[in-house]
Amino acid sequence: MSGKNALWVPGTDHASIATEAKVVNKLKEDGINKDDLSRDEFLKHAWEWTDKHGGIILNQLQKLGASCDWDRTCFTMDEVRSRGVIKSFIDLYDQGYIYRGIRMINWDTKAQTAVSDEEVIYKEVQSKLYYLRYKIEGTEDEYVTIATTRPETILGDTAVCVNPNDERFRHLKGKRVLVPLINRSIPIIEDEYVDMEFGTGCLKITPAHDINDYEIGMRHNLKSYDILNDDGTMSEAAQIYIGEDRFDVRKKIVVDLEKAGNLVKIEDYTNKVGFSERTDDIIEPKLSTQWFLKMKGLSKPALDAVMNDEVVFHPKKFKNVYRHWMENVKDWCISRQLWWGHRIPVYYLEDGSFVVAETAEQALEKAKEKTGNANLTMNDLRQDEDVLDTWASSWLWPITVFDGFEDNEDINYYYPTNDLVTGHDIIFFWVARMIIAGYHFKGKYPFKNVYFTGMVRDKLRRKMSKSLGNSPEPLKLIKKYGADGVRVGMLLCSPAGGDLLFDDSLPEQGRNFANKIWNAFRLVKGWEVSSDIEQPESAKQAIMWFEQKLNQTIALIDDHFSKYRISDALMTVYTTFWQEFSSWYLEAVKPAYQQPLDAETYKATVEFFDKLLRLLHPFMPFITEEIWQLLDERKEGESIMVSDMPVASKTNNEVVEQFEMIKEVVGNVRTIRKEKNLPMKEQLSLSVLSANGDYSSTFDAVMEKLANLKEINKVSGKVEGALSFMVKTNEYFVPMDGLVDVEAEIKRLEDELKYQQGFLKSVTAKLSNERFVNNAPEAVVAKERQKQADAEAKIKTLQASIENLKK
RNA sequence: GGGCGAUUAGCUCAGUUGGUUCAGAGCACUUGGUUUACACCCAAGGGGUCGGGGGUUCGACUCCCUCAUCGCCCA
Repeated sequence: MSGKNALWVPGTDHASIATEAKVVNKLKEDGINKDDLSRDEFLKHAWEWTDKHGGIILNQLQKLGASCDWDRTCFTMDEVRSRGVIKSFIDLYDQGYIYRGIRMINWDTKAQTAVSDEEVIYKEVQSKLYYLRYKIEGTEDEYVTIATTRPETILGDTAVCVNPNDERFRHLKGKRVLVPLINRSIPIIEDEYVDMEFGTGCLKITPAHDINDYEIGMRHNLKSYDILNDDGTMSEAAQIYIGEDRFDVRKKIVVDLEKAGNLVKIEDYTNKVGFSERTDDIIEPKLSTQWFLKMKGLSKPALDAVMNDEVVFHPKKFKNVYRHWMENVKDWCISRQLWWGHRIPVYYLEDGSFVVAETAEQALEKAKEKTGNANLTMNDLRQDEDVLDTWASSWLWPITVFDGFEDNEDINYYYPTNDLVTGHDIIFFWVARMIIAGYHFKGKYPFKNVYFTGMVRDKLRRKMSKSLGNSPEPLKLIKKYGADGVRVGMLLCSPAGGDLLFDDSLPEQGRNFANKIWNAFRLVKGWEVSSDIEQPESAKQAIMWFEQKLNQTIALIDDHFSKYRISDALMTVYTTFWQEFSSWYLEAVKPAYQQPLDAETYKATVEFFDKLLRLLHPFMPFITEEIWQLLDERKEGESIMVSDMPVASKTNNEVVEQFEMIKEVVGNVRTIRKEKNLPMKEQLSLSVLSANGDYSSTFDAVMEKLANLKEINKVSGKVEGALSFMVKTNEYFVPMDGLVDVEAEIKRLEDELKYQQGFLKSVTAKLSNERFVNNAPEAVVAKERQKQADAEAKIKTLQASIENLKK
């Protein structure tokens, strides 16, 4: 509508862990065990599942009227995107950013895969702190006591650690203790990591199952026993309870420890435990061989770009969150022990060495080259069984949607893109990594702006979740309130980066607005138009005003859009349509019952309506198109979608301000009607007393119509037996034929006088403050002087009126 | 434990570089309304010491400090 080549590429990712888990479950229901399937057979099921469910979100977007280029719909696992992922892997490997190594990773025992740090959700849980005593080797009954929340892990202990500054344990230096139940002899070591205040001040060290213990183990050259199998049962290394589940063992071992005399006490304890984002399994820190991406150097340009606003965050407050993460970024574990995903393009030889290549054929070539053995065959190569983290494909999105690892017109034209719209919950998962990838692979940011939408929550501020069942079903909402209603309702109260507490009243408000637009259309379309009648003065004036009001609105909307204040832009057009257009303008031009409307006014009204529809179209695509087509003759194929967005011309502010006064006068007259029980139908007279004789009658005709006046008299003195009110410095009188309650009127005027006097006092105080007059900008001072003059005039008028009434 | 952010009307939130007696919007509420576009409506209204305290300034919802409460992120 603004003449830009606007492209919104729709697409979905393959959500590897979540999808694989769903497919495994579904297979289980069908009596099929994943392990009994070949990789290819399993993938067939996964594709079937994806075909069935992957389109749901796109369908919802379509129903919502999202203006995407649907022909370009992408999927992270489709051919083009996959090619890009593999290429990027090879590129990063060749440049030394990707490495394979044994590291402490987060292990999901349900999905039986590693997950990244970002996929671990820490939750507070009520647990127990177990105090256990370890016998000191070579003594009869000397012990040290440690505290742990995970007693089963003692089977993997390889040391007990105390703080070297801890006087209490001086005597233990160089001694050894025995691990309860299995009587393994382990050393007592010293490390400043130990918090002397916590527990007993003695810490058991299990390098294989805790990240901190792992680091201490590295520092002290400790052995490490991995006592857990991948499925969370105890391994042979545990020596006892082999094959039993970790949580069953926790219960059992406490009983056994008590029997053996090693249990000192149990305390209630609240601690944070990591859960898998996808399976909700309790994450096990585990030593494992995985693929990693070095992040530090790679992320530097991306950090700088956001900090210096080369990439602009809306709202800005997320810059800090971003910086904090980027400055502490750790290497990214990108391998997953799954089948659903991009298989890692690494091919191993018999001897464990490997080559990295796009295809098996290329791998074979590389392998021959590497080994100097020309007789190698495919059978000598074994591709890595693992796949890549889903985000390792999503992070390339701004590039791969344009097939950007190949040179082509699209990527050159569209990259870098303008705006990313997303939720702040994936600022690390996605946003940060896309920026990193953009700079690395394209040498330039992937998008200029990041707009963080509001996050929809329920009324209790809880996130929408399937398990809570608190998420409204989009298609149902659309059915009930209309797509436009849902869009408007949600967007009206959804500032960037804030929370949006969902309630049915939201889409309801949107629906009501759509209804209002429709009714306004019915009114306009229902008028009988006659070119024989003359245009009433009131209509002429209303048109003159609304033209300027609309100009002002357009300028304001433009300003909001330029600042990414989407809700404000919508609210502006919302109130303009409802308040200004429907309640003021249409009422002002509306002909009397069953009377025709003059052609000129009709034409202007349709033009205004047309412009308003176009301003509304980005927010309400369906109703605006429908009405736009019916509002006027349209050519074949014409659509509001590609009509011109109205452009603001210079606003005559004086006209707008004058009309605001008219509104105030009309409002005052209506109040008088209500207070005095004067029916709307009864015509009233209005007299105006202008303090300095500069009363403008520009909008008198409109005023007469809207307040239902039979006349407006300019007077030069107070009107007796009338109710009065002031707007700016003008005084207005509505004659009452003796209906005036003098006492009440005096009281009202005195209240007003009191207020004005207080006001004048504050303004005068300000103006008599030399420092204010000297320091404040001239415009501010001038304004204050104007206020002072107005207040003085008003006070004079009020005093005179009161005197008059008291006579 | 570390960091970030919030606290404005009954509710959800604006308040755009400190400057109208400025405290605003929507919803909700009250009152009145069968004016044939709309009761999913119209009109009029009530309602907030801008979390507490202190400071800077001629001037603070806005800047600084502090306390309280809440939320989020990270360990």
